[in-house]
Amino acid sequence: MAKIAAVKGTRDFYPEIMAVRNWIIDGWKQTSIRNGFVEYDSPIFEYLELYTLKSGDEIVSQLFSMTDRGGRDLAIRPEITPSLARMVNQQINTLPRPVKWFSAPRLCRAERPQKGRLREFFQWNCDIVGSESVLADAESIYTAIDYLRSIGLKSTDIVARISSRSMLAEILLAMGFATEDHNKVYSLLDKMPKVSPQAFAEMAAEQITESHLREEFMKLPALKTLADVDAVATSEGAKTALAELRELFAILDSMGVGDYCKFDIQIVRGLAYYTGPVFEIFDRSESLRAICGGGRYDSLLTILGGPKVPATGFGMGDVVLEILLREKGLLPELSSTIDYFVIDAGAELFDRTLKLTCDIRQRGHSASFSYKRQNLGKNFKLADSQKARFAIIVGQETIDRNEITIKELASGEQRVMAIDEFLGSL
RNA sequence: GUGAUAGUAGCUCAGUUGGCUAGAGCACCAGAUUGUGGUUCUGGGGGUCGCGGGUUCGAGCCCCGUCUUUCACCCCA
Repeated sequence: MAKIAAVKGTRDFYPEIMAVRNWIIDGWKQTSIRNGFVEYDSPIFEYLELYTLKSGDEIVSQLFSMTDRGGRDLAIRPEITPSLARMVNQQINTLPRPVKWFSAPRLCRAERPQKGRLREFFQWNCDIVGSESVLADAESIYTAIDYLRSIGLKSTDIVARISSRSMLAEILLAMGFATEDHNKVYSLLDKMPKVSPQAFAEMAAEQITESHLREEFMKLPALKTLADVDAVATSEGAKTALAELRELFAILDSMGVGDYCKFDIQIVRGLAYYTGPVFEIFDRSESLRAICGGGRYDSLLTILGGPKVPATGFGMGDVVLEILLREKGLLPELSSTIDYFVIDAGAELFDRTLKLTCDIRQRGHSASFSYKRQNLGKNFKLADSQKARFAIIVGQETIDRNEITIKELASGEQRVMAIDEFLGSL
């Protein structure tokens, strides 16, 4: 038999790692619920077309696709937003708005694995559909920060960099950039933090051939605050978008997470479908890729032939998050334990041991016992290795009086107790 | 898709210019121990040195290929 390893870019979740995964996902769920989101899920595979409609045919090389026996082209979901759009679209006229839905799906992408990026991972998604209010954007960003704050990340550890796709577009128009050239500018801005100033200038020179436009473009990185933006927001549209972004920051401030938020014109979120405020959350040391990203996407349903419905939301993957928490020492001790380990002092007492174990389990506490006949010392070792809180000894002298000995393993203290009294206390 | 990096026991790693039957610590199993655990002592199992080919009298070590890891680029929903 050949040894078969785990597939490239996947992880085996041994119990210790599984505990971490559950802890992360439980935190996501609790945060979602306390912020008013309800959970949904979708199939793990969809028609391939659901993804090509949104992202074009290039996406096919970046996802796992297959043809089923009926000749259907399918793909394992690389993201859940298209599924969300499909589900919302199907019930668009009956769902009370705003729809506030969350999910923590398992996703697969056929990319080269590297730090913070695997081929299979979990991603928390929160989306608010049916509201164009900036309050929805604020609540989306707040929810992401709420979770990160709740697990111990301070505003000195992480930062939400926020900008607005619509504001940037309006500014570019005011500067003289035609709409079809905007994507080029977005790409350049996105690259800027990764390259040297000289390399950046060269890239800009290559991409933007008209010198007056290039001159305008080079003003963008200097816009560090919204006050700076004021000077270039000359058009009516730009002023409106700027006012919206100001409002967003004011709301986040009122919600108590202003320290975590910073305007950053470089945040453009790739070339995706974003139409309004956009944000990404990074660790302050900037040694990792983004922990979280999201924004407003008001046109997604139209891709599926649905009506134009406003929407905003974010996604947060488990991979980068776990790396950061490990670096910061914020992962809790999550050793699995059992409540009681029941030990008998002889084979003739085993029936009572078995019954007692099951009585404890019936009352909702975890209990275990040894499969092997062995002396007390071995049994205690076993209890210890299973991280039992208490050992219970079923001994001949005590059992005759319907009593058992209960020992707390951490302190070593033990006492004799009537079985009925013990079970009654559970 | 491009470029680098590494791969020896479950884990972390030694392994001499190529030379006896490939080692250590931890972990695991058992015994010391027939009414009390964590420490200790003794013993044991576990390896096609990632895989395939080549060079050589001889390869864990050198060469080629391949798979996987890690990192960066591309991309990033």
